[in-house]
Amino acid sequence: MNREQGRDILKRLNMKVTPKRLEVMCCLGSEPLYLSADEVWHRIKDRVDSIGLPTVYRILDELAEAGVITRIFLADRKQYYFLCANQDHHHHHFVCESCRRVEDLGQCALGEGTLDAVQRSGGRVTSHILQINGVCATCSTPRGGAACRTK
Amino acid sequence: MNREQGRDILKRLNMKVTPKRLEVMCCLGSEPLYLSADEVWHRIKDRVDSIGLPTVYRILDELAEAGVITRIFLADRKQYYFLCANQDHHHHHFVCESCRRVEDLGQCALGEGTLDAVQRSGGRVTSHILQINGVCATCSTPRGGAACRTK
DNA sequence: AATTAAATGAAAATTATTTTTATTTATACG
DNA sequence: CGTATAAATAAAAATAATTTTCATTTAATT
Repeated sequence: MNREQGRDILKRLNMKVTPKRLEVMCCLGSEPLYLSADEVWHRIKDRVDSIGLPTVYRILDELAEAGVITRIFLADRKQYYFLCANQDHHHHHFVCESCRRVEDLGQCALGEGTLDAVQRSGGRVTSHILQINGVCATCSTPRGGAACRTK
Repeated sequence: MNREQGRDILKRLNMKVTPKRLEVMCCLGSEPLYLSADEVWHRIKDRVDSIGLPTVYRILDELAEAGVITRIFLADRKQYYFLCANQDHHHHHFVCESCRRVEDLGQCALGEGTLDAVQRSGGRVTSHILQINGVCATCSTPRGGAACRTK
């Protein structure tokens, strides 16, 4: 994700194209890893002639609401974010618990019938979360694991 | 969920059968709603000759780890818990954003190929999250909505 | 009944997140 | 290209969620 792409995304969403937003997007988009708001902040606060943590929170929240970035849910009660390079079609992700890497799952793996069933019953579906957790191929390999694992 | 059932579940997990754990389980199991740790605490703190909030957190966490209760993920960055009456087979839930009601989805709606695909690539799947959000049939009905909605 | 590992209480600490208000800035428009 | 204005951000402080610590109690075992 470069500034050009970030700019296009913000334009499409009718959001102002600000240096801070671009910086947050480029930060998240530079690697296929999930990060917390705090981690994003630490990585960019010295560029962009400094940015406040509350601003990072706001930007992440807006982008997540808009569907540009994906919230990653872990048991640690913190919120993480991931900016997927593939913004084209609806799909979900595999999340490596060891190295934080996020991989695309080809297409939305929700069985056809599922959303229909809810709707037939009279309810309305507004969104869904599908996240596969595990250990990626690299981390599963004894050698590769050590190289890939960050912490 | 009554104390008898709670007791059986704890026994099966090799966890001590304590009054506080039973109280937390009965509280969550009394209605098909998701609750926060704080909400569970408020509902039971005057029974059980008082219980501390940290204890509620601990119990909820243990039970979630053990798979007895389900974490409900919302955008508000808080953690919610749901104890499903149906402990028999693996399935997922529909969550009403309006009344907090949680409904079972028949069977795990994950397309067969999804988990396989990750495993074929050399990765290992340890868990998955599948949660459908929306507005339930009752809340979707103008009349019913008012009656069902709590806040 | 005694033993012991596990569970809990209570208080304090930590961490994540949000709010507020004043200031700045991107964009639209003349 | 300047100007107006709504939107975005800073900075500090506040809030709320969650965790830690350590002393005490209790469930389960013998």
